[in-house]
Amino acid sequence: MITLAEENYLKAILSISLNSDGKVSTNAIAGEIGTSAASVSDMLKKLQDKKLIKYKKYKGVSLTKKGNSFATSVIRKHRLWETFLVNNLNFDWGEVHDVAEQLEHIKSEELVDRLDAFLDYPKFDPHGEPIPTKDGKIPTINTIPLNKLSEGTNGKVMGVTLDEKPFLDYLTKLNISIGTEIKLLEKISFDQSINIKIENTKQHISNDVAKHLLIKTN
Amino acid sequence: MITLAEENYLKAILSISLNSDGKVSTNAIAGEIGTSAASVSDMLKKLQDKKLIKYKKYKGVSLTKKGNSFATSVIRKHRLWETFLVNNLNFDWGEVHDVAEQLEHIKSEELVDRLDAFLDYPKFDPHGEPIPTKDGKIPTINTIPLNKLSEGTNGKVMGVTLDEKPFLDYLTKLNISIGTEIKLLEKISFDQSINIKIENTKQHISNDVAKHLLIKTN
DNA sequence: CTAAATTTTTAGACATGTCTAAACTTTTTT
DNA sequence: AAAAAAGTTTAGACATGTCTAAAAATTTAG
Repeated sequence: MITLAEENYLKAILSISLNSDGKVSTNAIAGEIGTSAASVSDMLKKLQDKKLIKYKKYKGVSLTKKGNSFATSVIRKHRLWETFLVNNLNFDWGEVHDVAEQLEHIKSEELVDRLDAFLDYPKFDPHGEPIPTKDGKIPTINTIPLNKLSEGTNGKVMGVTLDEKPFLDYLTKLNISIGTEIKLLEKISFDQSINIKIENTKQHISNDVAKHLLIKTN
Repeated sequence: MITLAEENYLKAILSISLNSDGKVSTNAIAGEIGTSAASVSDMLKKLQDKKLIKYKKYKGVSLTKKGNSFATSVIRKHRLWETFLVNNLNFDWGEVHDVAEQLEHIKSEELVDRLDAFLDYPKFDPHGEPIPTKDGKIPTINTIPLNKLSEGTNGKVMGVTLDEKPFLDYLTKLNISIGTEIKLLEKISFDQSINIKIENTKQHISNDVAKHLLIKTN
């Protein structure tokens, strides 16, 4: 039986390894989960005993096939619930994260499958993040972070890679949501901030915002 | 902050006190939760420290206003989720209990309120049990357990008071569900079993089954 | 109205998951 | 390549919630 805490560790390890390849460090996990490095060290031993990760002291960890499968399943559940909350319960996309963090741990395969069917097998959640399928496949879409685009390029916002209320509320204020058409006008080399055009209005955003916007170029 | 275990104790205490008035005993709680009397004793101290119950050693417990409010809220969530599972995810009425036991602990008032609205403010769950409203009121309906009816009486099944799969599956096999018209034909004094008529078919059921069927007489 | 049976509580132990402080490795700097 | 810095692990402690066994209180019966 896998516990709630273990699921959170596996999810954190998967999240980190998706955004940076190679082994995942103890400190990175501590940062992601919001706990101490000591606690992470303790837990890593337990996860290894359960054959959910591969772990060499001081050398970082990686998920086993089994661990990856659990972690993917948790992410699947999280994103399906977020979709339900936004599509059916009229939550705003910035309000769903904390509730989905709880719902993702409900144990019932039947429930997840039926929720998936009820939602009509969505491929992406309200933030444009891909929803892993029942067999663990993660849909892909050809996108590039806004800060990597070159000047003059047009594109459409397909997703965001940060699920935090202040960020999402700010996007809403900027009139940016999934599907928004954006043109990159100018990159400021001094601070990597950029000027963009949205619905014929010129706006300025920082690199910190731009790097979390996934764009599909036209 | 109230923990999952505490919520389960409060719910158990409320359940017991609804089916029998006066103080609730340690053993009764242990039986309801499936734990030892020692564990219950430990927990009762904690619940009293938090002002959720009134407790005198060896004298049983009762819920405070605060404790009653939490317990009622848990039951509200449980029954709303059961309604969602049956109405929207096409679960059978015997399959929802375990999942609802998990969902009832999700912490988000907003979620419950929106789920309530999504379901169109149901007053009774799929088992006919009343769903407490947001302000803690419990809808009532004038019913009587089938085993208390007198011979020759006609009525309609309005609810069941046991949420366990074997029982609910058996009812389904007997063609009994919410809304079923039943006539009590004969009570057997030897074992309090009864003969009933459902859709012009005579059937025999035990007192154990009859006492969990709530009937509204015509 | 004692004695026996039942119920409840206490004592002590254990598992999980967390923490701080200290010790130990590894990496970086000079 | 030694010293300093950064990262990681261990040791020991604590909170929560559980257990069994034993002690204490209450209820029931003779």
